[in-house]
Amino acid sequence: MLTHAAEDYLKSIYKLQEKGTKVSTGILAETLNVKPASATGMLKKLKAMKLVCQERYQEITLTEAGRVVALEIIRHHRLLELYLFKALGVPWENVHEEAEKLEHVISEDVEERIDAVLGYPTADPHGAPIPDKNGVVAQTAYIPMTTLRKAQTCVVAEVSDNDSALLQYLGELNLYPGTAFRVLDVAPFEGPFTIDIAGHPVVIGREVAKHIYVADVQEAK
Amino acid sequence: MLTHAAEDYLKSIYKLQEKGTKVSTGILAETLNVKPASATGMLKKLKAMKLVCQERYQEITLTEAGRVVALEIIRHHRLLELYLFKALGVPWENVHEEAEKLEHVISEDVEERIDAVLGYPTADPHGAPIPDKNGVVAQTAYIPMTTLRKAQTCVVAEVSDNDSALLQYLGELNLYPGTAFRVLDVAPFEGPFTIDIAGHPVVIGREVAKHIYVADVQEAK
DNA sequence: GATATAATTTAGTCATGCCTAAATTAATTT
DNA sequence: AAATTAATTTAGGCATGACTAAATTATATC
Repeated sequence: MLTHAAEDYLKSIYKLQEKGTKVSTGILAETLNVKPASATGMLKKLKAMKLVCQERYQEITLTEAGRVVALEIIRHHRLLELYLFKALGVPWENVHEEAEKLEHVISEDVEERIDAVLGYPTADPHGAPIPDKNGVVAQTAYIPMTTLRKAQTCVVAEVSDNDSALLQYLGELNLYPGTAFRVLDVAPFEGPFTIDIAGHPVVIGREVAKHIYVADVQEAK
Repeated sequence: MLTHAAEDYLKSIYKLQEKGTKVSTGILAETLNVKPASATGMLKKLKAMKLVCQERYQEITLTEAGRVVALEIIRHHRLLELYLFKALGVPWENVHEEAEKLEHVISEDVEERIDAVLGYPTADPHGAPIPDKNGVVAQTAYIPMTTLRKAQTCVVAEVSDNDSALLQYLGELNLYPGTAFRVLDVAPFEGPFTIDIAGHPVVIGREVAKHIYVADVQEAK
């Protein structure tokens, strides 16, 4: 079995890769709050285990085996987040941190039971897709909120899950995945968005909008 | 914060102490599946942290602070066992092992939510009392099944939680805490018990009976 | 009381996984 | 092309928490 630390490395590599980032030792170290030298050490071990590929000083990628492990952990994480949110009522800005600890510890049996209780869900509370048991992830094509224009309507699809204060703020605005809104105005010079959520106008700064992804974009008539 | 290993040591010391066992390095090591020398090392650290008292070569006891930590972990463990059993349907012979991993990782917030969902329970699936948030444990006065005589009735109060095969067997017989039964016969020369559970006669060996504790003992009329 | 046995502790090792400091390699400037 | 800067790796260390082997202390037996 892998150590918790190794699992975290694989997960981070996968997530960076998915985001389109070219994965380097430095970026990985930064993501994991670890010094680059430490990352080099762990990468050496992961390479010896054939979970990671990397030519000296070159880009880091996962092997097929490494990808499977990464997706297993991500599946644990997202199922746990949703479970904590729905079954135990943990505020969504806290579920990430909780799941981070539980994901390494949960058995396959408990995971399957959680999956069943939740009705085999496909997305976590932040809208991120939950990989299935075989490591297949549904491909999503969500649009950054920052690309929206005046008078468009849409539905929140996904939000970044790593900033707890931001999530709390979005929760207060009811900007959960599934919430529909309409763009009332976009201020010029990269200015803020004014949107209508359930009849209430709200101003959303650019920095916040960057962390929101939407779907079902339509021109309001 | 304490390490998982330290928490396990404190928990084991408490449980051995509770069972009336004089806690020695050797017994503790055996309980934790560790060599005595390793236990000595950890005890040294726990003593430095003022969580454990021990004169060189003498009996091991917990300080008040150590007792608080031990009870906190035991509370986590027992609440988790019950939650896994009731909310997720994990077979009772598996909940111990699962809880063993989760108990070190669960937050106070999640624990409180679990407690609330379960309706502030007082015993785990094996009948062991759940300490309250302040570390107060309800005192129980259960009787070993081995002391029962012919024609007595009683209710299962508690069973040992550390032998998964035994638990599975007891589960098949429906000998969960709360189940009532009547002693039909006790074979001589330390022989087995024949009991009536819900109208069905069942023979229970001495070795099994040792792991069962009962309450509400009455002479059947 | 001396001796054998059992329990405990000390000393030294090992694997993880982090760290810092120094060396090396790659990428950018001039 | 040479030099500067940035990224990466190597080398050596530290804390945990386990181990074995040897030394010490306690207990039981003769």
